[in-house]
Amino acid sequence: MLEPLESLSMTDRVENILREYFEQNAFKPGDSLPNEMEMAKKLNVSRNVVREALSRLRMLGMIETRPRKGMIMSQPDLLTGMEKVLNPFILGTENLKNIFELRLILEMGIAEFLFARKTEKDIEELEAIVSLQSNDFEATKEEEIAFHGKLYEMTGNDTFKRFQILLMPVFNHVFTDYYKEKVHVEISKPVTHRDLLEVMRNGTSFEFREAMFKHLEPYYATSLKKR
Amino acid sequence: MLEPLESLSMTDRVENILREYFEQNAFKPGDSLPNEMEMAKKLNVSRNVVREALSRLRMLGMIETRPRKGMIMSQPDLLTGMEKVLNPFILGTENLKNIFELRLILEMGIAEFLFARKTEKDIEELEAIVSLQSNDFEATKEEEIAFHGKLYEMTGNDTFKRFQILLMPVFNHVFTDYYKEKVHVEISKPVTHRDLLEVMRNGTSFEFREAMFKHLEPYYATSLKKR
DNA sequence: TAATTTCATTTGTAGGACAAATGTAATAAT
DNA sequence: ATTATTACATTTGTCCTACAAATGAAATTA
Repeated sequence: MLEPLESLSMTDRVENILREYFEQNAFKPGDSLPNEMEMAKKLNVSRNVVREALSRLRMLGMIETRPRKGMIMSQPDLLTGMEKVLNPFILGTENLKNIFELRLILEMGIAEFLFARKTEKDIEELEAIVSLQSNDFEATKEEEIAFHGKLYEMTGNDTFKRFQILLMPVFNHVFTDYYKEKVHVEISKPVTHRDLLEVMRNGTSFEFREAMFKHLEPYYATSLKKR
Repeated sequence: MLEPLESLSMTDRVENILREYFEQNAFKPGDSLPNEMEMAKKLNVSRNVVREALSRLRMLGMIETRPRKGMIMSQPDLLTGMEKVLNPFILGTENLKNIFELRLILEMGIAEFLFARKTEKDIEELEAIVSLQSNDFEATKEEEIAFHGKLYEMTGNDTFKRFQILLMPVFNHVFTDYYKEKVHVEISKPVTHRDLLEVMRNGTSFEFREAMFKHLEPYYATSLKKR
């Protein structure tokens, strides 16, 4: 098999060189960077090429630039790069399936943090959310988002929370697709939001994990049957 | 509080416009795009601006361009954007902590997929990995990677697998930091890799989840104590 | 010493130029 | 008439020049 030889453009190469440069020299947020012309001279490329590379890094939030002042390192956000790409039309089916599963994995993994960080106020808020549901056995999409969203919040992990919220549209997209295919899918949930809340009040993280699994079981069935 | 009003550059705006344009018109991988000059004309900006925006999308893998032929939509990779930003020096402590926890969450969430998709061959490979360990109670970093890496592989979810592997260096970075701070941290693992393997052979996914939690407990302790 | 003005610097944007590659159209050869 | 060769038009990648706007610093004035 012939290797897909990589013919990187100058811009690609400069982008890589800059990222390496920042890493090697342990650049930290706030550190100021050399100006564009200097970079172009040093690298022996045009300012255009340097600017295209910098533009990429700027998009990712790695650098910031106050016009006519200079460029400084900045704190990138882990997820912006991902966010921009989350478009169900261009993401492949394989990717979509993977994301669907990824979300199930995440939901199952948070029990410990929930129990370690839950407060009385959190429980009360959950109670309010659950009380608003008209039907215990079938939550609307909004109610699902409210309940599970609150759980993400309770983990106290902002990255996780944003991550989950980003994934949600994709999750719904995939699930709706599956749902359409089948004539009749069994979405009866043996464990309801109220049940989960009850376990959170009086149970253990162990019990909560099992309850959450039962709550998500229809989705798991959907996903695991698919391969 | 005054809002940090957003003064977007032309490039930023064109980037957003293009992404919206692709989404609104349901562009799919393979679809060919108008050329740079046409875009510039339509948007009434210079080719430079268009090129900077396109360069960003190209980096994310949303578009591809075969020189002198034209540009086409392409299948972006969910994680490339994230990968480029994963630099412990510029990621803030808060981000690093969050990633550390995220990895714990992921490890706890995979049990169901493991049990649904494990094969005899997988078990054998795990057995081989565990057998190579010199000390059951304290795995080296390489042994940890081999064992857990095999688990990620067994989930059959490539995105998840890559995600975990991306997160690993950060995980180690954070844990090493914590470790240095404490005079003596108790890293005795009551549940070893061999124990996990045993549960995978003869146990249930329920039991596996609990075993995994005990296996990861020292890390959880590290993380939960920190807030 | 304080207030104002001027200046130099640096990014953002525009626009022109040209090489290289590639598919296509036009031409030549059998 | 069909095939092979050649020329051409198109489009991206790269370089270059130019200039406005903003900003901090320097210089000037009050």
